[in-house]
Amino acid sequence: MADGNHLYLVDGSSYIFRAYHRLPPLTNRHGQPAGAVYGYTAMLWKLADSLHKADGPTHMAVILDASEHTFRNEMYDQYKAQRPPPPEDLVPQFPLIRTATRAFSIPCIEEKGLEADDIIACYVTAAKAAGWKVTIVSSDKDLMQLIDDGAEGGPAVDMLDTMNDRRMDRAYVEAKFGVGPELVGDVLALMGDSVDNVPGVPGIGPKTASKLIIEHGSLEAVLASAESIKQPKLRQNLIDHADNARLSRKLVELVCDANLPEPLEDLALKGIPPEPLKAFLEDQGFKTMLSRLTGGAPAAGRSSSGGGLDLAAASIATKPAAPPEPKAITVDRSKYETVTDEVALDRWIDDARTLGLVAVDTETDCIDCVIARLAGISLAVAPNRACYIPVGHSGADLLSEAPDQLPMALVLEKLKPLFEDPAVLKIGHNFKYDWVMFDKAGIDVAPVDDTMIMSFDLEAGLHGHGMDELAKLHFDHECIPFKQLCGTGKSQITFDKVPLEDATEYAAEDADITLRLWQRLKPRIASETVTRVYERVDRPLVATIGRMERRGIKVDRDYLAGLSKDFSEEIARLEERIYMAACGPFTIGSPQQLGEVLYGRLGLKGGRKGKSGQYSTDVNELERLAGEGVECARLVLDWRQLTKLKNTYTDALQAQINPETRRVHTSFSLSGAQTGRLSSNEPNLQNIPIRTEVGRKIRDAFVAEPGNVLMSADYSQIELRLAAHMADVPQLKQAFRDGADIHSMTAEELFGSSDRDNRNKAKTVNFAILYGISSWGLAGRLGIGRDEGKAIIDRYFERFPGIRLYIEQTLQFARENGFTRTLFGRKTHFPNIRASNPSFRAGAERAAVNAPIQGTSADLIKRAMARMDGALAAADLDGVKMLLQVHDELVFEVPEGREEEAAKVVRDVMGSAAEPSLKLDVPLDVEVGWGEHWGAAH
DNA sequence: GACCTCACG
DNA sequence: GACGTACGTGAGGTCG
Repeated sequence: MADGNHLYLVDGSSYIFRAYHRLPPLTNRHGQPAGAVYGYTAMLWKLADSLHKADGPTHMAVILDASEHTFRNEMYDQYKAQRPPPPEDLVPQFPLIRTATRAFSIPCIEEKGLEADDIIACYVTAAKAAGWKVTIVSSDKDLMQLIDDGAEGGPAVDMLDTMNDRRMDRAYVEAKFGVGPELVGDVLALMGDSVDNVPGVPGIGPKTASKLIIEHGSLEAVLASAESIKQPKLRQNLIDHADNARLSRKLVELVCDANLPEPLEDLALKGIPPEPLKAFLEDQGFKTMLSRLTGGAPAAGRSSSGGGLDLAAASIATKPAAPPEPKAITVDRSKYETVTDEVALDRWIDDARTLGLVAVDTETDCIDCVIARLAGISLAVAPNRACYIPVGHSGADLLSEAPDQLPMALVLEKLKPLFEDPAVLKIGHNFKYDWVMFDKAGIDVAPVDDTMIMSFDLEAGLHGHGMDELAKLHFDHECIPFKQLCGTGKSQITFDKVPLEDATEYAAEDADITLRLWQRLKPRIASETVTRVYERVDRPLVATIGRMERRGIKVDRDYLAGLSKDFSEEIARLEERIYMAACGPFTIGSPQQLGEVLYGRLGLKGGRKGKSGQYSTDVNELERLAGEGVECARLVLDWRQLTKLKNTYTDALQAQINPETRRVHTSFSLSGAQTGRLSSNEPNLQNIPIRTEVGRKIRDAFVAEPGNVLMSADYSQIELRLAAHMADVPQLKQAFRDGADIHSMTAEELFGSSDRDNRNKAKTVNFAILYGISSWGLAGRLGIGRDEGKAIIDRYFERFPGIRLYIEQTLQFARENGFTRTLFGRKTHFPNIRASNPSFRAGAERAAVNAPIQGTSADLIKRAMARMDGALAAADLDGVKMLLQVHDELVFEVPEGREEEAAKVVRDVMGSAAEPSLKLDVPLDVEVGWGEHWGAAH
């Protein structure tokens, strides 16, 4: 029902100027100019205040000017031409307007080529059509054209100036201009506007303009009867400048039929979550509003109970973030189109260009994008308006002919300008895959949005981010399962063999759903304050990681084969000895059988484990037995290590070598790890052995191309450094600044000595802190009693009180909000933080303590990665290739002779990754090494 | 597919 | 005092 809906449209751009001129040059906590931001924030606060009052907003948006250049400049090149540049201390405040708006969880809308006034006009038109009341928060006279008293049965449109609480309606307009809103444009055209450089007619000001329009009824009527005007000067001016008057009329005309950047319904106000607002007010140091928000003393003139301000109450109502409520949609697959001729293709491309955005999905014959061949491309421009362009389909079998389709080269040639057009946003789901497919075709797709990453940045920890799962979650819609088209197992066919009708339904649906997900998620990126992490950290990695995956890394197959052979011989020898020691053969790899052998047949004593009632045979147990002199346990440990290395690394890695590139191409997942880390799969190159001597040999198999070396650069102790900064521990921060051995220093603080034993103990304690400590856990690790473990932790907290405070505050925040944030704003959700099961809850608490630290570390290296290719190119080091990321390490292939230069750039980029967003209290040390293989680069 | 084990940061 | 025995991953094995 439209009944009762009331949309508030805030003219943000004009507000900021007024606030700037009205308020003294205040500065915020960081010493930056913030007077205008303060005034703007106060205005939003006032509006938020009216949220629950009669006639208050049910929907709201802030509208901003996106760009200087608009269609009005096309019409008249002098438009706004002599407007002076904004004052120097206002410029840095512009971006903060968006930050402030997001802090209130109010959508912020801007659109290239349109002025804020036009966007407002479009929303007013749409809202009126929907039967909604509208209030424009502005005092711009141009916007007065939109005022409507609803006399003709439609909803009313009025304006509000929060600076003097003035409501402007039709009567106000008539008093001001002498005419109704419908003729305001005509008056303005005659008057002109010196600020916007709208010419108007010389010698005509507001009074004369208004008088002329009242007399003649319209601008055209005034111009038509110009000859008969008595005053000679006025008559001559009207005749001489009639064209200027007509041009001015067009300039003041508001566009009201453009597409809405965000649908009306998405502007619904669902209350204002206090958490982001609090963070913003704190950051800016706006203390009065902060104290009002947190329930402190109300500002003068306000009663804490009487006001409509519900922000404090909202903080009580805050519940841990939950998955979104599904919104019903209708997917009509019969509307999808199969594009097999040029005319149709051109039409789709035109539509995408006009709209300025398009959802894109590729279908291929293989899950590995490095070798996959394109089968087809789907596009979507609006819900249910999607198409599939087959380009690589063949017949279902050798006997059948390939279906009719456009040549791949032609389609790619036509799509290239669209996909590279900076004015058209390309939206994908897991776009890295598609980005690589197009990169292979010589198309550098940009700009992009990725709905998988958007979902991850909004709701990590709440659910997965695959398209099928999100379709179900957001729209209660079941996508066609891939299996249904291609089958499974042996009878599975590749996508290029799927008949076009079926392929179209499946592929176009993917693009369609992607577009709808984008419409739903995009506004939340800003309103839930994950813009920085999305735009500056995660989204840039689509292309960066796409390039890394395409490059792959070279491995020495012969060397691996040699290792495999050595390992199998040793494994065979071990097996014989194990059978001897165990009095007969059994399946060593079966923990169940091994348990029976050790604790049954050999009669050793040990503990049961878990629900399955099975003996535990993990390293800890076997080490214990081996320490007690059980030879069989020692042998099994060796056997396990070698079979692991052989199966997981030496054998598997050889099989992973891409026959075309002769290199190994891992796939990095951008949404795999809840904390924001990357993960690597097929093969996982983030867990190549290094800790043991035998395992380390596998690193030597990773080599550089002839004429190159492998370079490794890793952050030293990054998580401890971040913990020192985030928990604000002076001794730890100083130790890092001094380049001291942090574990020895901790040992000195805790035990008064840093001999080897104490240093090791301190090291364990340091890690325990990062992982969310428990006295039991620490005691278990150190092999000491619970009480002793507790004593050490107490001592740690006593020496480093900031750590205890950090843990308490992090947990409190997580309990209140259901998530934690990194220094860059990345959210990780912990639905179990309030679980009634103490074990679940404790697990969530440990993870919540760790997530901001691990996640900030992940943010940092991602920021470094996003900047790396550009920094290398700028230093004329295009030959240096970033190949791998292993959480705190980056691996490069570097032309021989360029090592020192490359090391410098890499060290600089990694070391300054926090800047300019953050200033860390600890240095980020980067250790760089190189050699002919990975093993030698450390 | 669940479970165990183990490779990495 | 119970809870469980550190955070985050991916992969290969056995077993049902």
